[in-house]
This record gives sequence, structure tokens and C-alpha cells, in this order.
Amino acid sequence: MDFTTVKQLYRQTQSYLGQRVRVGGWVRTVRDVKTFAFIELNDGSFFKNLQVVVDEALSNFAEVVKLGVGSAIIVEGVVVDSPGAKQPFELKAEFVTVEGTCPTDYPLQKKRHSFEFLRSIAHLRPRTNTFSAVFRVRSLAAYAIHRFFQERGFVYVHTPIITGSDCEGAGAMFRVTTLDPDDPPRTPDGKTDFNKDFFGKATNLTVSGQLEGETYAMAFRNIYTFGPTFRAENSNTPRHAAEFWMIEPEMAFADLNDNMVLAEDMLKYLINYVMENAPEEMEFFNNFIDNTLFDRLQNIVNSEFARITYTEAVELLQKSGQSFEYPVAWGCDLQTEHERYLTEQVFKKPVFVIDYPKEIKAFYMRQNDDGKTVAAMDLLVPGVGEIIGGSQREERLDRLEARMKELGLAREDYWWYLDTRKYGGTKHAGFGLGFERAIMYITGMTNIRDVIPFPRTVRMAEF
RNA sequence: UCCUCGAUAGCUCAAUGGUAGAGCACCCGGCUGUUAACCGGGUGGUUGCUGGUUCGAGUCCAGCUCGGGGAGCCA
Repeated sequence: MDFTTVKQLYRQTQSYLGQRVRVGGWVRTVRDVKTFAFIELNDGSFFKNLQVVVDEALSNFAEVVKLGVGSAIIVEGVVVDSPGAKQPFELKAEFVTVEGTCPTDYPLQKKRHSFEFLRSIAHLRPRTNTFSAVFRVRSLAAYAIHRFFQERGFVYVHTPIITGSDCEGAGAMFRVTTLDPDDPPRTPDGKTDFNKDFFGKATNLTVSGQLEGETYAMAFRNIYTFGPTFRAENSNTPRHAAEFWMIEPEMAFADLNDNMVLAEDMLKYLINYVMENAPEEMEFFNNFIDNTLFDRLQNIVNSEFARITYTEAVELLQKSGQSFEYPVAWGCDLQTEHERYLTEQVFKKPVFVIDYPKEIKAFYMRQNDDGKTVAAMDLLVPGVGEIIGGSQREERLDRLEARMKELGLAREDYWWYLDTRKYGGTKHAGFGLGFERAIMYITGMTNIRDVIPFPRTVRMAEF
């Protein structure tokens, strides 16, 4: 007999009532009285458990009622109406096969565990309610991202994980090398000779696929990347990981306004998709993780995102009467407390902040006519902070080269990037969305370590 | 990297400088519809590590390790 999934039983209950089925899953808890018992079984296909009823007529009844939490079993039986209030149906067991017992030192119990403890058993935590919900939502969200872009004709580009340009400017990088760290080959002046390395040059893990993405936007018009990204920063916060996933769309013949429209549409699409396709999981998050979640997400889906220029934001903050730990001054980057005030107190919804001073933004951002600002955008959301960073790109070769010269960037390191401006360049724009930050925002989870299966953070690469 | 809080049973947590405890888990017993089942009994400790103060340290002090939160960096 083929396996029936618990999801099928919940979604098509009527067609299964009275039918014999076979279900395989893991024991979440056993409640027994003298002559019968209830087993909560989770088979991974669905957030909710299946209640299995076993009684002493079962040949291995004594063995079954002693099964520990976490045991793997296969149950054959008949689906029947349940007299209990908390489930619409149950499985009356005729045969129970014990696939794998679970000894008493199993760390997971039928009670609440702290997220900190569960991080120490990252190989077992997907078996808990919260992580079952988080990682099913993560999977659905990844699919939703692809659907959103594919429906709009965006081409999915696989930009390289290993990059030879150590000058992408987005932060500290992880070196990739096959050289012996204890005895590397040396150049005559005593430095490590990366010419002898695997690629014949120094290479690193990518911090962004943007520069490569731009080259494909100049061929396919609209593209997106979705892949792992690595930052070797010594960041110790609930919002940073050394390895995370980033989505980076890039559009040709597009400006900053098109960019904001895309970002807003994408976030709304993502939320709607997850709400529709993971209702049980989202209900759980709203009930047990963050009871303002539904209000917040509804507010996002139903409202227009606010827009404000950096200059307006600075004036607004200065006039707010709020006492900030860091004073607000034009030319300084907005501090977290400023960003939070804007999105949580002033607008109470996502807000795009645009047109930042060029000094605090990357070299490739398009210079505005005022000579002081660039066409950058950060999307700030309540609770999480910066979730998207993007810009219209500087497409004018002379302006781009001039800016690079000001910043001391070597032209020859970027020769292929500059070629995109030289050969048929056009205005274009794009952004980066931190996938984990989006998952945090959608689920209400507050630590990035709890929305990525095996998180890599400072001093943490177990599993 | 800086600031701050913390580390006690397998887990979640108590314990005024004076005999280390509870709930859950686990073991034994009871219970004919349970819902993190319930009721009774029992097992379970190098109080993160090293040193110091004290008649006496889980508690006070110093250093270290690990973890949480905040900041910076950013997505």
C-alpha cells in the first residue's frame, strides 16, 4: 500500500473517511490509559499532527505505548471521525510497525524549548513545531520569489560563488585558496604569491552578484539572482550571518522609481503567497511567536509604502523632538535608532529612503544632478530594519570613471564592468533583498540563526 | 570589535554567605476518549572553568570560556 500523507488527510478528509491508509511518521507524544492510547504523529508533510488511536487488540500494543518521543513508525488503519474536540478525524490503527525507536536521552521533549538550546541541536530542531513551520515557510517563500520574477519575464542568472574581484566593496571577504597556509609560495618581496594559487590570482567568496548581474541585464533586460552570499564581518547581532541568501534583481531601461515599484510588488507578492499556501504555519506564528504578525502583514499588503528622501528624513528627525543617542546631521549615515523611529513611529509601515549623500554610498550608484546625492534606496521595515538596499546605477561612463578615481579604485580591476557602459549602456537599476531578513519579517522570528537551517556566524560552523 | 546581562538536574527555572529544590523528561504503579493528558511514588547535581576572600561560597571578588540582548558594519 502506498503512503498517504497527513497533509492529504487534512486537505481531503471527506474522501478518506472510512478508507484504509498507511502513514509513516515520527511520534510527538503518546498518551495512554490502561487499554488504549493516543499517538500524536507528525509525518513532515503538514504542520499539524495526526492522532492515531491504538488499543490492546494490537499485537504489539505493549511495545507501542512505550514508544519514546521521536520514534519512527508506520501505521496502517482506518480513517474515522474523531469524537475529540481538537481534531476533525483520527486514524484507528490496525498495524503499527516500529521503524526506529528513540532512546530516552533524546533531547527534544513534548514541551517548549528555548531557541538558544535548539540552536545547539540544529540537526534535530526541524522536528519541532516552530522550525517545522519556519522551514516550510522558507521553502514556499523561495518558490514565491522565483514565481514572482518568472511571471514577469525576469531571467534567473547564476552569478559566481567564487569571485576574482576582491573589490566589490560590500564588506570583508572569505579568501578561497588551495595554497598551504603554513608555507605559501612567496613573491621576491616576501608576499604570498597568488599567481601560484588555483586560479592564478587571489579569489574570494562572493559578497554580491550585482556587478555580474548588471552584465546580464545588459543582454536580457530584466534578470535576478538568488543564491548564497558571504560576508566575513565580525558582526554579532540577531540580523547578521556570515552565509546568507540574497535576491538581486537588475532591470535595464529602468530608473529608481521602477526599482521601488518592483521591490514593493515583490514583498507584497511574497507575503500573499505565503499567507495563502501556509495558513496553518502562519496561524502558529501569529499565536505563539508574534501576535501582532497578521496585523503587520495585512498593513503591508494593503498600504502603499512610504517614500522619503534622505534630506527630508534628516529634517524630519531633527524636528521630531526625539532625543537620539546619536545626533542627526546631513551627511552622516542614519543610525538604527533613526531608521526605527522613521518606520515604526512616523510612518508605521515600510518606508523607502532615497537619494543619500554620495559619500556614504557605493561608487556605482547614479549621481544626482545636485552633485551631492546618489539615486540610492533603502527599504526600512518595522521590527527588522533595513531589508532591501538598492540603487539606480551610474550608466554614464565618464561620471562612473570620475567617481572611481575619486575613491581610488583601479580602473583595470573593473574593466569588464566598465565595458557594459562603453558598449550600449543604458540606465538601469536593481536591489538586494536579504532572504533571511524577509523570512524573519514574514514569520515574526527575531533571530537570523533561527530562519536558516545551519547558520554560519562568528565562531559558529558546527553541523 | 565595544557595551550589557547571563551560565544551577537531560530541558525550563528557584534557592538572605549557613543541609542544592520544583515542574517537565525518565523509571514504577493507577486510570475505558486523551489533547504539552491526569493522579501517586521514585531515580537524577564536579552549581561553565581556574584561582581568591571567608569558620563556611551556587551566592562575594578576579581572570577565562560560552551564550543572550544592544551598538557598529550591512542584507
